[in-house]
Amino acid sequence: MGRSPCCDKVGLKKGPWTPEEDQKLLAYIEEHGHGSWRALPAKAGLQRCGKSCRLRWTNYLRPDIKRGKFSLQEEQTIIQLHALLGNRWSAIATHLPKRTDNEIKNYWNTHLKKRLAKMGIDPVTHKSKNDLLSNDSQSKNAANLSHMAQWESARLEAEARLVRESKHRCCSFTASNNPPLNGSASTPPAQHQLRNNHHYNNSNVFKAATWSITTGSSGIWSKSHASGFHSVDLESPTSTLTFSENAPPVMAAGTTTTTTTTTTTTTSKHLTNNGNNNNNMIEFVGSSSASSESGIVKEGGEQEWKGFGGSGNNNSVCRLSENYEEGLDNSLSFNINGGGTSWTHAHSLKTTTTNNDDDAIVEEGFTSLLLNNISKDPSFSDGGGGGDDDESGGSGSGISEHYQDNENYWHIILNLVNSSPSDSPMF
DNA sequence: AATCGCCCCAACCGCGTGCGT
DNA sequence: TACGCACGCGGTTGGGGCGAT
Repeated sequence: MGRSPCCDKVGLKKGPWTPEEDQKLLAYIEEHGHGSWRALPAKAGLQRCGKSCRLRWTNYLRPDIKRGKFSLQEEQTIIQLHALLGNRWSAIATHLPKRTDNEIKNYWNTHLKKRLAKMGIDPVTHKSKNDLLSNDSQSKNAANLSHMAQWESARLEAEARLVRESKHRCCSFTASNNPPLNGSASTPPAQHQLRNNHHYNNSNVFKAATWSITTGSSGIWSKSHASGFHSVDLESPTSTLTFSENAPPVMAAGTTTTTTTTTTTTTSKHLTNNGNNNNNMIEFVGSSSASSESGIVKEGGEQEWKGFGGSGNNNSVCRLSENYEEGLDNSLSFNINGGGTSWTHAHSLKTTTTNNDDDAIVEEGFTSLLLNNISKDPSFSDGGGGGDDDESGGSGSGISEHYQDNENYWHIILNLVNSSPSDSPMF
């Protein structure tokens, strides 16, 4: 499967874009949408390769890009997400609306990484250089964090895909209707579409939020597309997460044993759904064996996957409430036991609408989720059993230690960020 | 005012992957 | 199944800006 050159390099311009070129590109996309990037330069009268055009558009010309200094909130978000996801800039960018992955990457490399280093924190591991992993608690903490990162990573993958698909749909719509890109009546495509797509309860776009969870042992993240709805399979050393990109971008979790959810104090306003108040509960009961069955989907008021792994497999349970209505309880719960690792993750978000600051929605949402999950949720465990597991009760002190480690870790980061202005010597 | 060196960021490059044929 | 195309992603680069000397 060879890779062809992105374009014929002969006669094509490289380097900085001129205002005239920008204008040509803008005008063309405004009128026709970008369509095929490869074909765009010729149609737009540009002596550039399609790749260059795409980069110029996505990183600079797109109308829904915020430029300028990063806010403290944005810095926090980047640091936290980087701790979880590493250099997965596109995934990180999904939580920083109006910021491009390139911009975030540059900001990290030129600012944040240096600040962390100055603070004595390894910007790669996000751990204090004086506090190396040397005992069990920290090892477990790292494993804990890693496991959570895998889940968050999977979710972010889905979100990224959602955004991309939304953009695609919106561009198609835009191309057919030719609304002005910069006009006041025009909403930036990705943002606009993403928000509207959250009204998926009764929409044809979001027909089904499908999740399946299995555990595997490959240790490789993988993605695949199923026919019909795109699905994403993400494998981790201990688990594989499969879900439709039509799944809601943000989930909140409740316990699996009781669907009781805890209202957090977060002000995040994810999923400002104006759709109907359908309360579709999705429950997944999947195999956690190394096999990769993805289960069976039942749609309707109750949706259920049942994996059919070998006997004796531990079950994974995932419930996803589709109740993405303003002010309603949005909950996802999952309980995974398998491969020597089991944990229960419970959380809930209440959505509120106090203003239209959608930037804050996404920026604060994950942060709140993260902090609440790690620091406040006593059921989050990597060593004990799930909610029903009797193991969980017997290892209280160790688990508490892990929670404390996580809590301390993140609060240290946040406190440092919060206490140090961006231009301070410390930060 | 001229030169130097560092910093920043827009743009490039190469790779991985999905999809169509 | 194999192959090629198109696109997205992450790492890297190079040139402009700017402060120090």
